[in-house]
Amino acid sequence: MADYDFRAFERRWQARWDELRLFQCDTAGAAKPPSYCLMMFPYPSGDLHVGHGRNYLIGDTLVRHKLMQGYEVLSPMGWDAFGLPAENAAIKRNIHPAEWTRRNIAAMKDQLTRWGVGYDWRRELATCDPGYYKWTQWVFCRLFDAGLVYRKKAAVNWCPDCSTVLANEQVVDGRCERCGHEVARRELEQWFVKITDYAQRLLDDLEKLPRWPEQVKNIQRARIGRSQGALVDFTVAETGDRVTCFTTRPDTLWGVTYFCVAAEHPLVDKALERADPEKVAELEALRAAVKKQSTVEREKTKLGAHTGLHVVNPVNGERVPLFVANYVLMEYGTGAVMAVPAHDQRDFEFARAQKLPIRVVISPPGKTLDPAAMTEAWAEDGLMTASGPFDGTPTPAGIDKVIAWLEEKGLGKGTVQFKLHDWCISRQRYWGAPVPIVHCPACGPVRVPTEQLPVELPTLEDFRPKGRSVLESVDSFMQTTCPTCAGPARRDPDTLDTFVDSAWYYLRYPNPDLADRPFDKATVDRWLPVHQYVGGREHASGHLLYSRFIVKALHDLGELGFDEPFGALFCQGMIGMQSYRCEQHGWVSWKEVTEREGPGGKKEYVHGTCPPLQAEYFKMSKTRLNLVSASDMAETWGVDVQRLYTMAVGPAEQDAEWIEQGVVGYSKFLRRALATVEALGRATAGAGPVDPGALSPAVRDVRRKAHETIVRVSSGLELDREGNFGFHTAISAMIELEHAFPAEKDLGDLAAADAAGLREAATIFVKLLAPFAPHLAEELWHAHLGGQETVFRQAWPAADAQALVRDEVEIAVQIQGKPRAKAMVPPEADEEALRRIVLELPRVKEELQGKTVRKFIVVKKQNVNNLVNIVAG
RNA sequence: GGUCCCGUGGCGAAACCGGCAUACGCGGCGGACUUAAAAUCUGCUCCCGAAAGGGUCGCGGGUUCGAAUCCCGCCGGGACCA
Repeated sequence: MADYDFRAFERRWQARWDELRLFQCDTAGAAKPPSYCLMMFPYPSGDLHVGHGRNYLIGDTLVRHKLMQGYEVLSPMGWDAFGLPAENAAIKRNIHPAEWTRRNIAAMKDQLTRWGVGYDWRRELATCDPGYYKWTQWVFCRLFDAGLVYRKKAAVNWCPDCSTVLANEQVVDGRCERCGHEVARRELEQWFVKITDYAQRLLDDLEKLPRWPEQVKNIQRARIGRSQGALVDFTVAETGDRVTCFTTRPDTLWGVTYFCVAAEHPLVDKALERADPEKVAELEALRAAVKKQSTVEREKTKLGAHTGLHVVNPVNGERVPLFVANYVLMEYGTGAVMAVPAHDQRDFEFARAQKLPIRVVISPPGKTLDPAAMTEAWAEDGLMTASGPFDGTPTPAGIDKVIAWLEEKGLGKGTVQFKLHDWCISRQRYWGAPVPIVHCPACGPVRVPTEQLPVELPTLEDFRPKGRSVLESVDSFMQTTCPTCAGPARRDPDTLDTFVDSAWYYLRYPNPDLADRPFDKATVDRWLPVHQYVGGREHASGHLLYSRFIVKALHDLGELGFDEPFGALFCQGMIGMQSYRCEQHGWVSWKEVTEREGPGGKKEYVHGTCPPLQAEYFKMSKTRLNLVSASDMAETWGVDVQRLYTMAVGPAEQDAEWIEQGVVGYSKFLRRALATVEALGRATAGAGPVDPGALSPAVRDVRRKAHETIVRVSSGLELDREGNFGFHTAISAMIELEHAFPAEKDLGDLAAADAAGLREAATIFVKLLAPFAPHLAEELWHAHLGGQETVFRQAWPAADAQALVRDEVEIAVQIQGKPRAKAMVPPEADEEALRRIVLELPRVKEELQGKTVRKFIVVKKQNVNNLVNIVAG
């Protein structure tokens, strides 16, 4: 028996695939149908562990399958190489981000190659390459020219200690993640993209994406946050100013007992002008406190103060107090809300805290609410009450009626609001694409002409943040001339959000070498929408939404013929592993932990002489020491075993736990596969074509199993109704097929017909295995089945309907729905025939003693008898 | 708090659109080869029962000839929004 000597053949086949240019795509070729299979490009962070493998291995399996199906496959890879982590890591290690990124890319590329993952590397791109970000800047300019980009003041998280702007995820409990200093909010002029113009389409077009996971679409729906309601005009009693609020429940207008504005609302300034010193101090203090709070905190705590002003409710002329409240956000709606504590939970809590009155205007069915006794708001349906002309109107109808009434009286109007904000794309950091704008004292902000792009990022020795934007202190960069009037001007000191880089990269891969355009319309129209996109669920509301927006905007500008980037999306679950914590040593590597039975038969984990460890499942991470190195895996087991285990560890869309022991089963399987195919190959050498009629029953069974396996593996490689793949069940099916092959000792003297049947089955097995364990399959194909060139240019096997037919099938016999017996019957026997067989079974006769058969139900599965149920009484 | 998703052996999990629950793998137990081993081969492994047989898909109800699957309620877990 041959050894499973993976070291001997892995590199050899990888080199051969390279020679054959297996993964090089001819995007202009029209001979084969196109298939664009894309994995989300990674941030180049350096070392890869087996948890990272899932994304690439799923993609590679799909790519190899598509190749065998005869598609012209586009499988590119690149690097999302700009961004904070590179900058921070570079500062920490005192190395330039460009250099750090370059090294990481080299390491990751090497690792991917060792995994046997195939890409058309001629199309590789890195977002930090000027040849790429030139076109990122071009995208910005197109949006700018189209009036989709504007400038406004917006708050950023500012760490006074680090003198830098922090991203939201760098703020933990209101403090800087690095130094722990309290984070301040600072107002800066920044660039925004009008993604809100597209909110409705981004929402509606989700319907056009049946091959996206429902969960991801739900996240996008929530992020877009469409709500229908009304804008209602109130008047400030003391000043006569009009103040408009947005409400989803205009039917509760008669229950307004106070009114709130956001701390940043201009009315607060008006109030300050009129307030006495004590009030001014109170309001200023509140404003300062609210300013420091994050959005989440503002929702949780209920801070507020009376402004001293009042507003008049347009529906009944009532004067109610005007408050400043932290739970009202300036960014949402109009920054002003009418408060109906009886029917809105947040208003209710605020009213209780501020001892404000509560008035019931919606009566729950069959109940009367007593404001004094209420413990929470009644936000559900009911009948309108104490609401003037609308008393007795039921809830959903009341909303529309009140809107119509408000419009008629000129007091307000129906409207739609979105939670989605415009997209802030300015970053005050170094490691990003410069915003291609020149600020001219005479002409204002002018975008850089296309022929002057890229605006190159200067190479800096010291790129640590030390004030506002990093680039602002670089005179050689900042000083320029105005493209319009040629007068002296200054560049925009900010860099673009990395989400801009990644929002269009998939348009570059089909035509990576174009020098005068980012992409060629005809080419991308042919290759996109991407046929299968694969990546992490964490990008559901960021990257995926921005990409959809960019494609729609470019479509509307005539640059693209399609308006959704990704036709099918699959989000793989993360791989985690048990991690261990020791009271004395902190996190302990799983390699140093042994398992034993503790008191009460419970498992205990021990590390040296320390007390038993805490064990908990986490996603793989360096800090928790629960990662499995990809190179260790490859050394010990071989790459194909790692690939197979990764694909088999559980349903690909779910998170899975890496259990080192679990690898064994798949290693055994591949070793058996090698031995089996070797033996079959030798015993069937020289066999001719299959004559199905001449096969022995045993070989016919094996052949049928092989064809059944084609069906099972093929369907595992396609998205099912729920939008999931079935890689793990496909692998189970292949293991079953391997078990079905005859043992080597029974291959002694095969009849010629049986040899042909077995050779066909073995060939099917190797082809089905190829996308999952490509190195071994290629080895088997060449060394034991006499294959030429590469197995990946062989046609994917098709199941022969004739081979699937059985002479007899086992059916279950139920009595009153309970399984009671089994019977062998012809697969397509009719009810009469089945009655004859089934009613004669001893067990059935016994059960039916003294009863008459009332119903005889025959169940077929794919036209084959599967079960009968006898109802008797 | 709201919305959505999920609960199946000791474990990861199968079960196609309402039709034989537990495929495949791990772990466990037994056997073989071996001086010895195991990351080898092989048999058994949901529960009760000696067996015949009976029971079982978080818990309780319902619909149906028939429910892991559909509906209602409860308990437990997760995701997203707040």
